Amino acid sequence: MEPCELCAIRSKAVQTLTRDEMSLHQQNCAEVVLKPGESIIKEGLLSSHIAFLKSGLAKIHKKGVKGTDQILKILQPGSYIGMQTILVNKIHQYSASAIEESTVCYIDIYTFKELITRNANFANELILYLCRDELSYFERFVNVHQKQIDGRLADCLIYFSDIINESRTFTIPLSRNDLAALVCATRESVTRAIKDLVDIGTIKVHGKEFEIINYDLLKTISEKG
Amino acid sequence: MEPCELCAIRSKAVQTLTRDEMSLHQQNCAEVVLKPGESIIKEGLLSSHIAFLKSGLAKIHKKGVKGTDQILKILQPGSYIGMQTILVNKIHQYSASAIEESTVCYIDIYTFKELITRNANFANELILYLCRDELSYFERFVNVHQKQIDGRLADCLIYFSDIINESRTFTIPLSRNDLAALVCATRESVTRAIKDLVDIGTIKVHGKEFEIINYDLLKTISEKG
DNA sequence: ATTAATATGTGACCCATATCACATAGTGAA
DNA sequence: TTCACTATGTGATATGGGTCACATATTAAT
Repeated sequence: MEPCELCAIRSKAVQTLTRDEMSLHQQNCAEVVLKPGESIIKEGLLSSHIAFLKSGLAKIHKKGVKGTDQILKILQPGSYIGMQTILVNKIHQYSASAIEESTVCYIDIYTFKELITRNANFANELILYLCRDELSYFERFVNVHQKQIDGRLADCLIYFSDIINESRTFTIPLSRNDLAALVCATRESVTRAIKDLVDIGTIKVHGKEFEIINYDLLKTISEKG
Repeated sequence: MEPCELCAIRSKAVQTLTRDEMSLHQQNCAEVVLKPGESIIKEGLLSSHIAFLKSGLAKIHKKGVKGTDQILKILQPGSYIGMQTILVNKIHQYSASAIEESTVCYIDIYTFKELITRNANFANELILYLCRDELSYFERFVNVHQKQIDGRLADCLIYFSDIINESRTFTIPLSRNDLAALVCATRESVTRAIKDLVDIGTIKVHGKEFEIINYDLLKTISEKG
């Protein structure tokens, strides 16, 4: 495994570590390559490691009362996975799975806690990370109920275009069912919403391949709900 | 103002401070008493203080695309307010207001940051706080779309009964409009949902006074959605 | 290649909830 | 007290999106 200090996408927190601390981190860190669909962490299971997405793409999902999964977030490289739950009670409160071939590092929780109390800068960066992460849910939470499907789908497309791919042409590596779980709707409704956007000339779609051809209109749909 | 070290509901983080740090904290801390409806922090405004709810009850709210507020959470004493946003970029991403007469302490952000880097235990407790806080939104987020109004209202009543008041009889210090913003519905629908619960004998209601008379049934409604 | 299993599209229908409209009650100010 | 304003309840109606049913693709397995 590549040394943590040479890892290109090591977290800002890890960047604060001293040589000794870095080597402690390294010794308690294991790298795994996962195929699309494979589980990174599982809700309800006891765990002793925090995961870190080094490359690829993953989804955070959680079962709701209806028994179906809701996708809370799509994770990019550089994201910690399961930190919130494991620091609090060792049992994961949500699941995460790779949606592309991904590399994941698992860091031992005791090491992680040790680093927090040993290096205040490490702790400080984690605090900033957690703050940003939490905020990312707020906007979404508020608008899930205030936007209708077309608007939520537009948000999702803009997210994949602007944030994840930085391109107007991109692949969404999710089934229509997963896409529905992400925009809080049913598969059928998502299909129809996609058709709507295609019909009015905002996007082109071939399977999981998307192209935004009228970004401004898409943005308007996102904002008007 | 009462010294922070004597404050009965001082946070776990503050409990880790040394005498010196505590006095620094104290010197940069101001206590304010707010009436119901008064603002604690305001979305979009620059700020240099983190708030801490010492007594009373508050709501976190945020404007959605429709222009109306959504209530993200009801806060109890012991909650930090605005920490996420202010640590990240000084501009609050959400608002908070008292919904009862409340006491709020404002802590200077520079002091706060100083304490984070000076005392790893302080930072550690904040990390745990942030983790718990973030997790509290997950369950809610997932189920907002999977439950219908009666279920969401039941959740809300259970929350006020079990968590906030620890009593089957309690007051919800919110207008019907606010209650709607909390359960993600319209005022009219909430009125009808309350009527439903009354009609089937789960609760009794007089204005803002609620009494749960069939807790198990309410729980069932909450779980079945 | 053939079969089975799963993913996706699409129409018909229905229902939960929003919207609208208005009545009534409550609250605060002059 | 009176007036204005806001909060609340309630009926009628509209509709977004869920549910169901089924056809068609697509993928995986033997």
